[in-house]
Amino acid sequence: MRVYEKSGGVVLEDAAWFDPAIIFDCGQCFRFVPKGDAFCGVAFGRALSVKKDGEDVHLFPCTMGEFESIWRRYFDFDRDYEALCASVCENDARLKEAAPCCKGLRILRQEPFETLISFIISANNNIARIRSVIEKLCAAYGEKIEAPWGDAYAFPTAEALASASVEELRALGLGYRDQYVKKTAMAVASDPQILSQIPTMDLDAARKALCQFHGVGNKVADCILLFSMDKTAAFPKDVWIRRVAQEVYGCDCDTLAARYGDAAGFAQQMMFYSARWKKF
DNA sequence: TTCCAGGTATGCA
DNA sequence: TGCATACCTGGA
Repeated sequence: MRVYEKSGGVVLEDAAWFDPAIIFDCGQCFRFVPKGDAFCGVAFGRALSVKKDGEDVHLFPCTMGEFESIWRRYFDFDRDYEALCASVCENDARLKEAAPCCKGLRILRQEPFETLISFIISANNNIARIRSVIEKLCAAYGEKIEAPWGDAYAFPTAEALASASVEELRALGLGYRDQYVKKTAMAVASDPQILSQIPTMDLDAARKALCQFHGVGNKVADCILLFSMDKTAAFPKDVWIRRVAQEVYGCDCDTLAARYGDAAGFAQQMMFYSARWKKF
């Protein structure tokens, strides 16, 4: 993949295994939405437009320095997803059948605090509402950023959310999750190193550590581990995956996850995306 | 009007 | 330890 600057942005030439329509619509990220022929959103305090043009990808606005310091890791460009896909499809006829519709899927490496709060909000909620509530939260407590498409907002800091009252959070539509967000933000604000220690732990210990936060159970913990802490063996067991395990594979989620080892998270995302769009 | 949505916390046996 | 139940809210 050749990477070069062009007209205030960065072009990724021959980025065959990169499809923003799949990456941003497989449930791992709530802040990028389609605008025209691109996907626009905010991560790491930067507004970014992502456009697929044939086999090329355009990131805008973006310098080579920003690409190397932020977006290379965010989009996990150093992993060979074609090989990863081939490995999880080996000896799995159903996943192999679903693979063509998942071409271009990648696991993002998002900010841990944003992922923690976002997936607390996701509990017993639907994706449209999760997106809406997170945008309101960012507009109310996040830093304003100028984006090519207008005003945008960074995800709030732990301090900013900790200073919000439960009533203010409830007014944004968080429902009963208001107190979970408040308590978790206070915990992170009072110990800034608390999240950075978790990726160094093994999977079970990391999951246990995350479950100490109010509003975080096993499923939310696995989402945080997979989407922000590089724990590729994490296998979030949501309602979609339970259905797939039962109806497609005739087994329970733990048995299914064990088939894929360190690639379990990628297999889970393939199943989630395929199941949601009835291609499985 | 009722049900459902990428679950979690709590109480009880 | 395992199970049942309550929980905000908006769209279908």
